[in-house]
Amino acid sequence: MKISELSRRSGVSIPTIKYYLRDGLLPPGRATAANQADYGEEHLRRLRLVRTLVGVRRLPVGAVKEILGAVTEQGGDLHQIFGIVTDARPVTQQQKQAREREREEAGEETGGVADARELVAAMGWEVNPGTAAVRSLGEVLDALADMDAGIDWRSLLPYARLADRISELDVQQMNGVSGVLELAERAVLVSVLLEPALLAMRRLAQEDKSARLFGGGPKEGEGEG
Amino acid sequence: MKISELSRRSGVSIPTIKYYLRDGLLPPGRATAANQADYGEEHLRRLRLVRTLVGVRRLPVGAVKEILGAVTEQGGDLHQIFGIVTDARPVTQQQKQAREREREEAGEETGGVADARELVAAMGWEVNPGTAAVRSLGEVLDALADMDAGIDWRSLLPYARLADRISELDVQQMNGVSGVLELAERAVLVSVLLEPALLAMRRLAQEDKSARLFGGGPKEGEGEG
DNA sequence: CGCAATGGATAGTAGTGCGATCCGTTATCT
DNA sequence: AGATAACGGATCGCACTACTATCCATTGCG
Repeated sequence: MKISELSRRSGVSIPTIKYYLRDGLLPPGRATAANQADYGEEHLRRLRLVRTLVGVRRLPVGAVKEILGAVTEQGGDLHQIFGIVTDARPVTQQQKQAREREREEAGEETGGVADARELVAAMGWEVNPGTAAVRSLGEVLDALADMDAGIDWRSLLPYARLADRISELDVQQMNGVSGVLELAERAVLVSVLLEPALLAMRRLAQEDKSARLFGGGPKEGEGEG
Repeated sequence: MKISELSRRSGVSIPTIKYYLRDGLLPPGRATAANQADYGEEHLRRLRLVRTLVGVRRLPVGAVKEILGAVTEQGGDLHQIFGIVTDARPVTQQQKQAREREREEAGEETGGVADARELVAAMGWEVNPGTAAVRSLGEVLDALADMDAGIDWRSLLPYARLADRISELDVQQMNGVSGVLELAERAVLVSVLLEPALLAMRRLAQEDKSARLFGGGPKEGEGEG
């Protein structure tokens, strides 16, 4: 199919498709002439996946490119896929944090990261020590310490146990999927796309709980169920 | 204290502090003269909170402003605080999605949002129907449907149950905190700051689980424990 | 054979967080 | 009291991102 059809069937504008092609998010179509290329169903699937990752979750285009490269090349090693996908961090767009990142990567490890490793050890998780998630968790623990919140890594253990059960659900989602690329795509979807869903559901449950506990306010007397 | 001391004690550069003052993220100091202002400990706390929300979590400055305004003004109504805080969405920076948002707000409701409401009903959650989280969840369900992932709102129910338990932990974090502003700040921290922590722990657990299930690959023979 | 569509490249746009600089004023040190 | 440095405020500019618009020669298709 031509780019116009790809655009119509995907709902993505032609300039955006061109942009993705330029950046390597979409593999180039098979060139049938100097100014004609042929796109297949795989391009459509890939385009939908890109739109999902960039649009719903807000991964930077570069991260999406890495993920897709991993899916395409080493579609076999699911653990690799999971690792690359989960290591992707949301959009940053500041250079200052890049410097902080450099400082941390230069070996200077904050106390929060050490705490994060303790939590990982306490949970019995076997992970790559350099995983971005450890740094993320460390940042949060640092911030909590800075804020004198009285929340340390031990208080996160109940959360960690629930996170563990979530991850069990995650790997269950891989059941019944056959085909290497399909498995990889499913891994991407489960890891990446369910994040905002989880957060949204947590927020909804929070709203429910906080309404029951704190919401019996003076203004709106919604009879508590 | 003067702005320089505020900068030193917070680790935030003076131009950044000025920027926050401009945008209303920090209340202006008490002006002691035409070019002198006095900042107190509350400014320091507020500044740390801002840095946490903007830096660790990546809330747009406008959202942080709303949250802080809510914390300051209606510090009493915890449910209100939770609502405003959890309604804040991560940085968007595209106008196209703003248009999509408009379309949705114009009344045109996608199927995913309807599914999200079904999930909410199935969980027995009582929430404001206009909550942003419902739309977020709807977006994800739309995306899942678009991808033909075979994941519908029913398959998210186990996740929803875990989210519910997470929210129970969340409200437990409010115990032992006294003082209206302290409670509000705690609500912000718990709602906002634990999000990346949760996601990070989920990723770590995923990595652990995927290593056990799929990682016994040919390359690295880490004895499965 | 002609016109519109195609693919490719090069700018330009919007929005964000933040830094640099200028400017008039004022605290502070001597 | 006078020099000097810092202050607060405002404006401009930067870097980054995802995306759009425009121009170009080429070419398919009726």
